[in-house]
Amino acid sequence: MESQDPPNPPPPLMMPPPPPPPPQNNTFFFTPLQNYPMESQDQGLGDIDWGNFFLGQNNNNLLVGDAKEILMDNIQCTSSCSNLLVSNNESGSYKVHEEEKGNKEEKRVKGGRLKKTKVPRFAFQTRSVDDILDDGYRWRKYGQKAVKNSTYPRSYYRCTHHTCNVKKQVQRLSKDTSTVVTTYEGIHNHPCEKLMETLTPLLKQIQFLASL
DNA sequence: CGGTTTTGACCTGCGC
DNA sequence: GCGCAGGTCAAAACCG
Repeated sequence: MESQDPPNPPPPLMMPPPPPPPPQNNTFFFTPLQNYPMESQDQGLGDIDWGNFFLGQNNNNLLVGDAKEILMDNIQCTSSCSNLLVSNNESGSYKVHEEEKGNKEEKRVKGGRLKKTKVPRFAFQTRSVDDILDDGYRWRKYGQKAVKNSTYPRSYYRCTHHTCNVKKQVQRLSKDTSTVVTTYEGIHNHPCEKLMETLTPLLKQIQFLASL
């Protein structure tokens, strides 16, 4: 714990962030969610290098690539951990944290009361002209709300798979309109549908060739 | 016609 | 207890 440390000297003045690269239609620029409100109690699971975490290479903490591939790596990681949030630290690497509050899955029980259980949550931001990135799963929008102090509304999506209860929220930042914050809740309990759509004819072809 | 989106109403949690 | 904000529901509209 760091509560016994002497007070730190004031941090150096922050340089203004470099201008974001121009978004392209089918390319998403990934950055782990920064300045996420963390509780004083550090439940970090350890420093990780986000370049290696996502793509196996460090690109100044800015990840450029195919949304589907990057998200599939994310989901593999989150499925092995419980409740994940990410935030940056001063060294430029990132920490994985367990979220303490606000990630309760609400299940409606008889009488309209809500039973709450913890669900994994993972948040990050992307730079894109599109609000919805193609992560390979199919989503159905079930709500949209205006958010206080934000120009853009927040959209709520559910995975359309009948046994899957994964949700995600998407909101564009009013301060930086090229940035979209996406929050995933839960772990998919089924394979990526679009990946299966792609692989199925390939597998059939392989089976056919193998039979010859 | 079936699946998806829109949108106002409703419910719950939380701070005061 | 009250009001506010976030999250969800569900009916209607929309679309391929």
